[in-house]
Amino acid sequence: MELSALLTDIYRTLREAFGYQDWWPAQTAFEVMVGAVLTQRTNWSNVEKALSALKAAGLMEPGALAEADLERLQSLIRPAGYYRQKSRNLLRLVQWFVARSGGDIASLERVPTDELRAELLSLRGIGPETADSILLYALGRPTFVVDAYTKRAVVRHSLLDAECTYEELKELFEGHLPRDVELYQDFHAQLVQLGKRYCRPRPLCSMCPLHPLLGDPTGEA
DNA sequence: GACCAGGCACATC
DNA sequence: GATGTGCATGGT
Repeated sequence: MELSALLTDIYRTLREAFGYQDWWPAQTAFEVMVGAVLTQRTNWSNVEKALSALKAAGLMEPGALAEADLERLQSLIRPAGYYRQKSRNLLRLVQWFVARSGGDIASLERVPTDELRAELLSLRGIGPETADSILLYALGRPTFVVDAYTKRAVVRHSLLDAECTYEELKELFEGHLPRDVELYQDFHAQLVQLGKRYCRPRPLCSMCPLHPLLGDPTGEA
């Protein structure tokens, strides 16, 4: 089967199984940016505690957060873990954002996605997944977010080999799907659901919604 | 009490 | 360049 048709089938199957995910609920795009740093290697429920604390402190606003005291920030985001690193990284990101846009996302509209991505990646603590999450979910750019779940599912079904890079994984999706922000957002969310429920280190292939489409990659069924 | 969660940077070889 | 390690909390 053609790769683009296969990926489209995979998405449709997952979406029918899990439903639309509405994955990154946030009141503002800025809140998505903040959450993107806080969620690194961290359960979302812990991130929500930190986000709530920042809101309660009046810091969920670019200008205010950019000037926040480091130690105060640390104590507020502590529930999200890695709080010493994340507080510094968050400040750097927000300071970049304020310097670049004056705190106004709309002012970045005409800046090419590749340019923004390169600038994000140059910031310490912002790697490819965090940069792409910000671009896709906060700035609404059509860039596919790759995470550990995505790689596991792709490699397990032999769409790419285990040594594939982040960029190769990203290109697999971007190169074979319509350049559609909503699709990229929900596809990524569906892959996370898949990874959490079935495509686990110890897989549950026979129960997986993709089983009828792709068969059992472990050969156990 | 281990294991994991919506990564990344850096040291060392 | 590849491999290993520190970062840290809270839920299961």
